[in-house]
Amino acid sequence: MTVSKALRSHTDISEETRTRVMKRARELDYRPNWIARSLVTRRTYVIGLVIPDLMHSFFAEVAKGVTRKFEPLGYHIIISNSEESPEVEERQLELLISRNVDGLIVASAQPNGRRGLFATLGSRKVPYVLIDRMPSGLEAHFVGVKDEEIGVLATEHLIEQGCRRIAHLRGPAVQTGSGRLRGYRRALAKHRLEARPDYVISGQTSDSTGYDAMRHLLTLSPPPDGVFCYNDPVAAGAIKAILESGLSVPNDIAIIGAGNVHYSDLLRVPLSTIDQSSLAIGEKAAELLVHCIESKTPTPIKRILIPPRLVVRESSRRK
Amino acid sequence: MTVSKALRSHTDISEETRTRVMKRARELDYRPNWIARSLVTRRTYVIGLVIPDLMHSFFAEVAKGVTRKFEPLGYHIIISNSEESPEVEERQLELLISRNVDGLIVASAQPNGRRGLFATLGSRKVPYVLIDRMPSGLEAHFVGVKDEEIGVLATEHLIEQGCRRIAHLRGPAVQTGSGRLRGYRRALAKHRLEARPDYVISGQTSDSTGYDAMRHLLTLSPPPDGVFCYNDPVAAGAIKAILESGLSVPNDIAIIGAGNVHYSDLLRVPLSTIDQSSLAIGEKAAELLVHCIESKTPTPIKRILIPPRLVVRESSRRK
DNA sequence: CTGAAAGCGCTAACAG
DNA sequence: CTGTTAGCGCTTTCAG
Repeated sequence: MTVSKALRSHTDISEETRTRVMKRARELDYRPNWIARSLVTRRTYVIGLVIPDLMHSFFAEVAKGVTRKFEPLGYHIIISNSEESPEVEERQLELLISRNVDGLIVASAQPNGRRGLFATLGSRKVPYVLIDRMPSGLEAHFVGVKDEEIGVLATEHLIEQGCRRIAHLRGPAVQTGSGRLRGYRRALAKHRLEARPDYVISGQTSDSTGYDAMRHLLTLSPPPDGVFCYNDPVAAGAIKAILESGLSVPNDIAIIGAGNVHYSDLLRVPLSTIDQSSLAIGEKAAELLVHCIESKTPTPIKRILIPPRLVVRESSRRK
Repeated sequence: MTVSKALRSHTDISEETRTRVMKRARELDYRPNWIARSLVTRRTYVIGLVIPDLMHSFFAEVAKGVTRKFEPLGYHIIISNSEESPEVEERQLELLISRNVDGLIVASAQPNGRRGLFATLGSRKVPYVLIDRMPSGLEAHFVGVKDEEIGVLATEHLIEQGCRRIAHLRGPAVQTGSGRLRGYRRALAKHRLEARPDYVISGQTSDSTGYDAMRHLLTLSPPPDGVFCYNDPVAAGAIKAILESGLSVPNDIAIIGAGNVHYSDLLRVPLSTIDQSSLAIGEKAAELLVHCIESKTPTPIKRILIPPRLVVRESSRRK
């Protein structure tokens, strides 16, 4: 009816009718019912964001970036926690899709090569953008950082600082984990340093696991004199373990993390890290997704790679 | 129709029809349309959560608690950031309500005495639970901690540690801020210590503002020998300022925060704090809200107060 | 520029 | 236990 058009300020409504409708609407404190509207327009203005862990500042920052772009456009964000589990992630995606979200942004916990994610995502035709972790050999929109470059940057920095026995607390079996490991190995190889297998410990994501893994490294002989950690929380845990054992950071063992989370500067020893522009990742992913959703023609696959940036603080500064 | 009932495993459907329907549904890869369902049932299974800042770990933990309770029940959470601004908060609430959320959990940024929130909330009849900040003299469900007790606990602890010139970096002009300030004053009065007005600095919420405020305190003569900070990020910033000035924490100045955020233990100086059971706040609020939503009869106003708990770490341990 | 007709996909209420 | 009727609140299409 006329009212419906007037309220949405359609063009083919006379100015007079429009103001009259508006006035009466205000009087009645009328609110359009979004649900009913969605039913017919097939748009919900809801975006699903699936991340491994909201408590990790890196993802909280990404979420903030996403929100910042989407809210002014009238979208709301539903954040789902996959807890770094592929199964949970698939279930979350299912749920989100059955809610008719307009689009999805996901930092996938699918291990390399696993395809559950795309079986789920591909069959429906919900637009989506992957962030942070780029599943190998998949054609999908992506926004993130070249992980191998992160690994190289961090490891070469430690080498420059004079470290010769460099260990790596690596992350989970996803792209970010394996990419950073590859970079670490490449840097060691390039500088003809030994890559001791027992210097690489798998599966760290949090400060508590970082702490445990570092305690293990300290029992090796010789212990490492530099450690590249998968992310900042892991690095924070590692620092705690080292200090407790009476050694010094960075003089006995230099530490570098990745992510440049907000509180890195306030840690026990201010943490050197590789900045990944978390906010920007969220914002760019949001922009890309908006484009996918709102443009009529399908958007050609786009991969946005943000260059990593070395941030040197006290935890690795030896000279 | 029969199918609809069968899918929702209504009671009055024969076992045989049910399985037949289910089978065919699977064959067709049928998914119910939640939007259409919502339109008729008037339930969206969406909860709005409005908090001042997702990046603050305290609220991230609360959000986790909320999510943990709601997800198994089939609800999704939309998190909105009010950026500690009453106006933004009101707008967010409006939006959430017009989306027909089934309920709301809000850590309100409304200053004491301001009523915009309830003008908004009260007129519609969306059930809601307030958390963390209890607006004075309002009849509403609430889950949080007695702020005055936090102030007393923190301040008395500093006094016990031998501090005599105790400052307070206070928070924003909401219940949490003024309550903690009251507790601080009460503790000082009880121990007959002077409450110097210039020892109280207003409006801190983040590490950067905490840093700035602490730098100012350091210019006073005499500077304080103990500081009770509104929350942990503020305390972290304060510690940074003190160490930079060449003084020691806790020996020159003891510090205590509030919130017991996850990384407090990893800070420059492990931070003493008042634990507020952030996860529990989220969970209890969620439980209460579920009850409001699902019970037929209106739930009598309930206030759940979780006792604060002193956590002593290095930043305040003087003996 | 205005309005009548039809239907989005589902469920509540009731009749067979 | 099954199926019919009606309608949730909105928008799209098309005729006045």
